[in-house]
Amino acid sequence: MINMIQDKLIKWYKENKRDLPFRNTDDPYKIWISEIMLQQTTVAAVIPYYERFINRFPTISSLSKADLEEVYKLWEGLGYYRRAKHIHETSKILMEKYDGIFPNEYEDILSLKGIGPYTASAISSFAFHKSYSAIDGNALRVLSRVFEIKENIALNKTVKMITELSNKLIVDHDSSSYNQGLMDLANMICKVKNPQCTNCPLSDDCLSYKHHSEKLLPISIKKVNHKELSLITGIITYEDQYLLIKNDDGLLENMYGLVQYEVESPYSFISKFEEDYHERLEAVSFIKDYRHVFTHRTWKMHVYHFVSSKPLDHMYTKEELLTLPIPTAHKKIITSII
DNA sequence: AACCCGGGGCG
DNA sequence: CGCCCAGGGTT
Repeated sequence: MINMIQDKLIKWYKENKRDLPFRNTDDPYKIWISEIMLQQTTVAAVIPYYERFINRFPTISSLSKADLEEVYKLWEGLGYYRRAKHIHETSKILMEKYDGIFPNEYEDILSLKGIGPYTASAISSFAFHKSYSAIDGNALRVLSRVFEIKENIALNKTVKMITELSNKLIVDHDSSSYNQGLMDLANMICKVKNPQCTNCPLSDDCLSYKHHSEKLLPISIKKVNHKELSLITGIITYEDQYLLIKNDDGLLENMYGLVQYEVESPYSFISKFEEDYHERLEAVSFIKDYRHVFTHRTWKMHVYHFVSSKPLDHMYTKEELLTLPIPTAHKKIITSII
């Protein structure tokens, strides 16, 4: 049966695939790192990070011996920093439990920290050529259009349903080309807006194209309550040193940042700071307002300069400070001011 | 099932 | 400004 959609997709992929650095390898380690970086992150954003990371840590063993702080620094600006923590922990487990050899069983791969159904399937198919459908946002879009699936793809049960459907298509086919074909088709042809259906190898089989519903699909309804916080953010100095605090938990865990409080004025900031650090600061000047948007939150940062009359713990010179992992929200303030 | 976790690019 | 991106973990 030559005209099944799997065959058309795979044929199209082999003729049109993107040349990406993490496609030039069968090394499950490199594929793993790339797949973690690619979680909710665009290919263009990942490429320079991937190159730097693999250059610095070419093997599981080298990564397992690294300081966590260095892994975070390589991740700086990429977001979702828990991913950096997970790969570092997982590299140690791979050394201890798997003798430094990446496991090839799906269930073993899935059990690793930071690896869910998508990533386990991607590694299983790309590195070990096993028949697991890697269902990401791309695959959901293409498949929901081809089969005109009108369910909400933000629901787990819909993803499961589409995974089972796709697993029936993938058996006895080149799973790596099938999975990556869905991604490249989604990226180049079956786009979120303005899908290029007239150039699509699957248009003859696509139910939503047939019914002119391709721009309505997929249905993705997620509730997001976005909070806006008004903050006083402090550049706190003593002579040539700057205060930077490591986050213990929650948002931006283990990243270093400026002290900031959800208060109305720099005077309230000074009171709060005195409660927390038992030091009295002096306000010097208002610097500038900054705005940073996260997925679930916006920080409106009113940046002030404060000085301490004595050196404090966790103070760094400009040179030291730039070696620490700092999230973009504060890094853009620091690099424009300091 | 709902919520949390970053940052950038695009229309 | 809203949406999405080679999602996963926790509650």
